[in-house]
Amino acid sequence: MGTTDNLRFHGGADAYLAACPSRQILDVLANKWTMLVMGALAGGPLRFGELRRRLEGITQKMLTQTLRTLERDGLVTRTVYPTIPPKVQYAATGLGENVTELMRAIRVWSEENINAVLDARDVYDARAAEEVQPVTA
Amino acid sequence: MGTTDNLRFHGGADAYLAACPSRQILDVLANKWTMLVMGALAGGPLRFGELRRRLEGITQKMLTQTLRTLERDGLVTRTVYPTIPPKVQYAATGLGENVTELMRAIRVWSEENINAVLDARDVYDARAAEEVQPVTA
DNA sequence: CAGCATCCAATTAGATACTG
DNA sequence: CAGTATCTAATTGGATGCTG
Repeated sequence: MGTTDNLRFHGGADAYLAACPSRQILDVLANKWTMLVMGALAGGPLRFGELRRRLEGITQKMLTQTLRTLERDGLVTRTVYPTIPPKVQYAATGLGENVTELMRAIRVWSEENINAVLDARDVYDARAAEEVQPVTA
Repeated sequence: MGTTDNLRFHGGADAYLAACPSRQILDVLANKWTMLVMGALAGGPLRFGELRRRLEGITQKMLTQTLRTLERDGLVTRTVYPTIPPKVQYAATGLGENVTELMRAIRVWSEENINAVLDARDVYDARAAEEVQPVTA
């Protein structure tokens, strides 16, 4: 009856089920920093410091944390060059490259449609302000 | 010299810049519940309760919060039918439909590649366990 | 340079009770 | 049914100091 050594799915993964492991990586991928890190690595390997400068606003802690998670999940490789000072290079794995393109698409969409979103917000917020019975009501 | 009434971008949005508004929607999109909600709405409009049942594990509070954000950003419409009991239907807007497809791709990738990710984790965790000097060292 | 460890502030998320 | 309001628990994230 084959191996039952560990829990694996074979065509039946469904992220809509709370217990399905696929929701775990979805949660890793569905993250602002993951999107930006993988997007940055789409252009080739980068060092830690290069990534930090590229992702404006990220703290060292968050970058380390994000990279560790991605490394653990097999989306990124971490190569340490035992030089002084140390040099550490991060690169997308084959597995990571696939999803990198998908994330790039979302980032590009964000950049291209930001104005439409901002406009929608203005409309929504103006409506919300009205509801709070204007003094002239 | 034209209008300068509010801050809008014209081809220069860059999510890698901390202050760029495009990072704000990226943050909205790069969210587990956003991915699942928009994915569910890809099949057509759904009521609040239908969504809640579809997204196993989401609380009423999180669903409300997610839907409000998406509505404000123009990705989802909210239609209230003044019946008793009330019926509220959510649907993706034209703007939302575009990005829905992109998010669906990420969810499908998660479902298709979950095994590879789980395998990578096993390898990583086994390595990490070794580092903690095994008693036989 | 590329981290780790720690402490603390802030945000997020869950549970619960109530309403038109 | 589809929420709102509130309280609390848990997680996240930032700042700082130190290290190979």
